Amino acid sequence: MSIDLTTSVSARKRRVPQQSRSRDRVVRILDAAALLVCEDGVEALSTRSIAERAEIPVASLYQYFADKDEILLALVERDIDEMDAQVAHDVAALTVLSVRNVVSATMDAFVKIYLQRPAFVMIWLRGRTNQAVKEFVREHNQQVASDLLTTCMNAGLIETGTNALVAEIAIEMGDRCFQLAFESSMTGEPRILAEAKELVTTYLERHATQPGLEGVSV
Amino acid sequence: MSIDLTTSVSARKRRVPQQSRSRDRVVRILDAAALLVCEDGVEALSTRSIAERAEIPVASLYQYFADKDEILLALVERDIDEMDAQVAHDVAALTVLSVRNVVSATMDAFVKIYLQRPAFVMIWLRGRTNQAVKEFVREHNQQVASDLLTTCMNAGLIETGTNALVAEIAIEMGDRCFQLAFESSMTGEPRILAEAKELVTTYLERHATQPGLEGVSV
Amino acid sequence: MSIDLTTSVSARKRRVPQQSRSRDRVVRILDAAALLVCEDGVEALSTRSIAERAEIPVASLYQYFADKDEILLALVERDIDEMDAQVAHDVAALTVLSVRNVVSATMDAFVKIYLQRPAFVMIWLRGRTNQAVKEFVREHNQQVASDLLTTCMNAGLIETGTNALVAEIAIEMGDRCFQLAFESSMTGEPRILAEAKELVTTYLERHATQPGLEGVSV
Amino acid sequence: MSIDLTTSVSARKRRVPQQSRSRDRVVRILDAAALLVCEDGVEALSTRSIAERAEIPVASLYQYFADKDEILLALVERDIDEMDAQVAHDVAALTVLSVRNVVSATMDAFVKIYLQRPAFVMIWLRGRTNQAVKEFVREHNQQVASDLLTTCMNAGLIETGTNALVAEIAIEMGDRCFQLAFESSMTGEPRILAEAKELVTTYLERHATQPGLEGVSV
DNA sequence: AATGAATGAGGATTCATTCAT
DNA sequence: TATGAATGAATCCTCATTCAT
Repeated sequence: MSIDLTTSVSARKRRVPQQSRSRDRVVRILDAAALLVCEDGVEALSTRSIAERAEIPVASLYQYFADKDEILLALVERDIDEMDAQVAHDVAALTVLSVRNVVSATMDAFVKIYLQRPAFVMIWLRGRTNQAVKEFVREHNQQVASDLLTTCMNAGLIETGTNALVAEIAIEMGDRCFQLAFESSMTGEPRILAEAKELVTTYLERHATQPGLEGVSV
Repeated sequence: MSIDLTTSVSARKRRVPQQSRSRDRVVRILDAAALLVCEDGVEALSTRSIAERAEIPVASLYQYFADKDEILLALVERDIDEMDAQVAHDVAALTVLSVRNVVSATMDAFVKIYLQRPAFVMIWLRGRTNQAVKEFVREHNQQVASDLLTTCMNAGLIETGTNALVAEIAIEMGDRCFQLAFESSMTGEPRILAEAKELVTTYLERHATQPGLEGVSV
Repeated sequence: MSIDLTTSVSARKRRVPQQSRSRDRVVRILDAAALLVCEDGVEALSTRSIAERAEIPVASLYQYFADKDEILLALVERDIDEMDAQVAHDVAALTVLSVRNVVSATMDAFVKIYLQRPAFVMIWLRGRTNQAVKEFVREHNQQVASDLLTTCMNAGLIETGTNALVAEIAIEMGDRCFQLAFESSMTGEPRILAEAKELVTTYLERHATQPGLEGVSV
Repeated sequence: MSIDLTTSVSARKRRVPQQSRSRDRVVRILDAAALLVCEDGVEALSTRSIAERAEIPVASLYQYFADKDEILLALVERDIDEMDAQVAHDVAALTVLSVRNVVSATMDAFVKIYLQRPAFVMIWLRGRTNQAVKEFVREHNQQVASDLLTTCMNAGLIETGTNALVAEIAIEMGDRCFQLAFESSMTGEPRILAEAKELVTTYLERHATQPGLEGVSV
């Protein structure tokens, strides 16, 4: 997980001026980019507009990022780290483990972050223009799928030997449902979100063990 | 369904020179655009590049299309019309109707077209940048969903009163699976395609009637 | 004075179909141009927009006019002919001749036409873009100046031997006042119009004879 | 009055390279634009032609000016500032104040600048196409009118309470005379210039006080 | 006489990136 | 490290005019 660069944290300490300065600016850039994405969409993002919003010279962007794409990528990365933490936390907090519960907790965690991070919704769910972002997302989805599968297998919820592809498809389906749900509303269409859980759960339960279906107290 | 403007067809008759000329050029433009999209992605499409490829002046593009977006849209439309025809044909050819069979026939029809039309894969499955295309796709998906639902209900495969949303989600899930399947391979990853059918079928069968599950001869 | 091509007149007779057809179209073109000029200004005039408005093909414009400029010119010419007629009529109708009266009648005649022909106001008073129009206007102004001077001299209102330049300047001043008066209002700012008459009259009266100042019954 | 950016001045000092460089280029752009306007008229002005003449890339124009109109505007502004200074200086230098003298000094000052700045003649007097320039000119004329009136009233040359419109019309008439005088000759037709003074003076003297007519030593 | 089709030339503006300082 | 300035390359699109038919 990458260094946390949220505004609040970066402001905490001022001991190492050089680094702090740099950190501040990176945060400023990312925040500016996030804002712009929310306002005008991913495509409207330009180095100039980011620089203006962040109140730093355009040329200075290139001190911290190799090119424009990297900014978008960093933005996504920052939010994804948060999301991963949320998922880990919420799944760990479950008292009864079942395929349904794990799926539900995971998807709820995703939604929580979406609600907190509108820029993320814009980039991730609405406009996946950028190739770098696309690849990053795909990779991350695979990671989440793998984690989910491991968790479920370790807990004996899913049959060992279940193909990794199944988990991947499950994640991708969840992802697409989110896309649908957030297409029209920034808060996510509830009926679609409900169906999404059902769909993913049903799909995964084809490979569930008996405990995976019924639930196990932990 | 709009006038067929595929290369092959336009070459058939040469009786009316005026019209043929115009048609040829439209086809040339669309073919050029298709090629470019396949080579460099949707974003690389520019009026200049299309014109160069089609070997006509840029200004002439505007004889046939109001603006750039219209070209992309026409490209998509051309392929979608073909796809719709394929779906209609293949579903009509079924001798045993069941949710599974209708889903299977529909998805196979989609795949057939994807294989014939790589540009379509690039635009439709890989890069949905363009707003006009996006809306067109979304609308078309809803149309397909509605058709599918109607077909199934009329044939008594799915319970009357099933929410339209269910069909829409089913279609979107199929669509996303196609995206996944064609992400890495232009011929579609077979395992993913197989899982896709399973997933969509399973999801829809939650609303199936007994005949819908077991099949009805026609 | 050129052939009258106003709508009403051209519609009167239909005996010579070929010519009528041609006349109709010329009128249609000029009317279309006039409309467009009123709506969007002289600069917005384009062959395409004229053709669209006149509901004839763009290429057909070139049957009647050598190029775009000629259309504008013809438009101006049409209105100017009307204006000349008005001036001639109104000055001839005066029962008491004096410099002041002649100036007043002339300027009133101009205003009458301006009110009837908004396109004329747009081209002549607001945007003198076109070189051809500019020259035409300048020439016409000189003609009007010459006519005015001749009239006044013949009637003994102005000293013989008065330089033609004086009349020209007087006309140009009137013209500029009209520009000012019609800048903000399509009906002409009354206060400016009043001052204009005073200004031109005063200026010309420097060369007036006693009868020219006091008036002569006719 | 804005910073003086005439070629001569910018070349004076070379101490601050950065600024000088930028100034040079702005001057180069304005000079190029001035030349082009003189050669081909205001309408022939294009970003491309300016850039070519100034021997800088088109894109660089946008470093100094927001858009094309701003260039024309800056050009006019540069000359107007000079003209205002000239007027202020020459009127202040009068030893005998009268309406006639003030008018004469003002008009002479205008002519001086016209002679020095042919581009100004082209834009200001010959082709007032551009909306921005038009408005700028109109506003400036009003300012000059207001200044003139104030000067005359303060000096007791014109009756207090004289309508501002009178001064405005006077200025516009002078302006139009200049247009006439410079239409055919870049040095101004002397006879027209002489008549212009007479005309404006006569018009204004209608509102003059006794001292305004006779002159006051200062 | 009439015109659909075609187009060369040009329009203004934006952009991501580099580089000298 | 920081940045003002600079720019090559590209963007989409419009226009007046011509010409084959």
